[in-house]
Amino acid sequence: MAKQKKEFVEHITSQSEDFSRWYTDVVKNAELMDYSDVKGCMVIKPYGYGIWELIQNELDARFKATGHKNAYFPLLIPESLLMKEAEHVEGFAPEVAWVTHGGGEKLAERLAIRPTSETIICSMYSKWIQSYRDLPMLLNQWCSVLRWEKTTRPFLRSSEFLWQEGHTVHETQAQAEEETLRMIGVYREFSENVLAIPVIVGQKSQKEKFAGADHTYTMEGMMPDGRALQMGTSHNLGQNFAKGYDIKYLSREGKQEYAWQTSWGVSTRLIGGLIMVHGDDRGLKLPPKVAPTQCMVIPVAAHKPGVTEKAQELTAALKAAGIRTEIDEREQSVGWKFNECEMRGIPVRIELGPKDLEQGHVVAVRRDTLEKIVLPWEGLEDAIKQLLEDIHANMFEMAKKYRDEKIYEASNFDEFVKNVEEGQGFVRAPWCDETACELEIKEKTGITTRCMPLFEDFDVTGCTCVHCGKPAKKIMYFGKSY
RNA sequence: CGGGGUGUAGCGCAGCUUGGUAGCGCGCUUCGUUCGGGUCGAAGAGGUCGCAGGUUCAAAUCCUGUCACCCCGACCA
Repeated sequence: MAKQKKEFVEHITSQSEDFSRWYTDVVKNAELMDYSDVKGCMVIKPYGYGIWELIQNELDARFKATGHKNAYFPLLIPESLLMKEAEHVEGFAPEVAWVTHGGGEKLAERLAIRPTSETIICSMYSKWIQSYRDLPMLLNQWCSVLRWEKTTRPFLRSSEFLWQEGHTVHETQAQAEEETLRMIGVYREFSENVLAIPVIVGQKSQKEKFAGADHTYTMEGMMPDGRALQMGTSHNLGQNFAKGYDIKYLSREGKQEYAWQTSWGVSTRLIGGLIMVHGDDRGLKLPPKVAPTQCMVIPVAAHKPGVTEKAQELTAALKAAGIRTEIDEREQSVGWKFNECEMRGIPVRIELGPKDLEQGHVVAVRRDTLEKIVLPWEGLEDAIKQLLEDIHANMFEMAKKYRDEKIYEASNFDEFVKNVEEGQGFVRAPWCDETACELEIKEKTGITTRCMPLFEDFDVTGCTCVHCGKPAKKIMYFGKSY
């Protein structure tokens, strides 16, 4: 033991050495997923799925609280149905998978496996919606979708992925816009208060918006390698789909009107985001609210009289207090268990050994700082609850501090390129809001527009576009993206 | 889809140049031991060498094809 301590690094690549490999090592070693026999498709293992279930619970409660109900629509979409909204078709056609045979017989019309469900949901909405009394229609579905991706990465981009998609219908443009903003707001609140990830909320450029939408709002996170991750989007669909799918209602004035729609979604990509934002060279670091196990009790020298009994007793008490607690009674050495806890990102570990037994306390170790804290048995439940809150707050602050350091300003193109190349992060700059300019920037540098901030007040009067020099119309966050 | 790389036991790898009985470390099983940061020892189990062809008396090794994964680009949540 006095001799060289086996370093954990021997199991996973360090972040500084190779961030991509670190990511892959963590998702596998923390047992979040495994690769499957199908290209681009992953198996989400129980621990990873546990995180997703907690994400679902938190989000679903928020959707219900804002008046939405869950429903389920079919996986398969007839080709003719998919093709009704031109821009949407163009956007998704390259990555749609098709079912061409059923029971050995060729189908008269091939069926698309949904890449997103606007089309099938809209076809139903056109039947269900007759009058303004049917509005607003506020539905959500939890499901998986399939997109034939060229390159895939666990959680960040897989061919099939789990998500939720909200689809709403409204009487007026203003109501649809209010809903679109409300839901991106829900996502932002969720990201900060549950995932402990700060995000920049803003509007996508015309080029980057959802295919078929009037406009798209997004929340963008900053990853430790300086690349931006689009973590959730909310689309104002205007009347585009209503016109394509004939969703009309009789208005209060007795006239047939096309309805106004929104759609919004987040996916298992969120798990990829939280792995990257919070993780370190010891592995995963889970925000307490989505940690399947929040507290792991590890008996030390479990064979000594009384240790196991007391550890079990404390575990039961913590569970009863609503803290997701497990006890690790396996035969591995404690050092092994400590390292495993850290790899799996469990927020708090409690050590209880003979010394603690004598003194009536435990040693709690928080994953975010690795700080060891002595806590008396008396009032342990409340102390752990407080600790979990502190951990969340600290994780958010750390992430925010990092994110803020990764935001650069640029007023000319040289500065722009230099900042995004050297700084590896967001560059905030005045922009002309023209697609041609955006395409040129991308061609020259690989940098794309991320979003035009919603809750930040900038005055661009008198400013010129950072690239083309025309009068600036917006402030845009640029960056390299996942 | 272009460029590069890797497929050998659950995981990480050696062996391939120069064809000839399938190896190592970790993990796993059993027994003992130890237990406050990946204990120690003994005895075991486990592999059609990614897959399909070809060359050869003989292929993990040579040839052709194919699939998967990883990295870098182009496209997307």
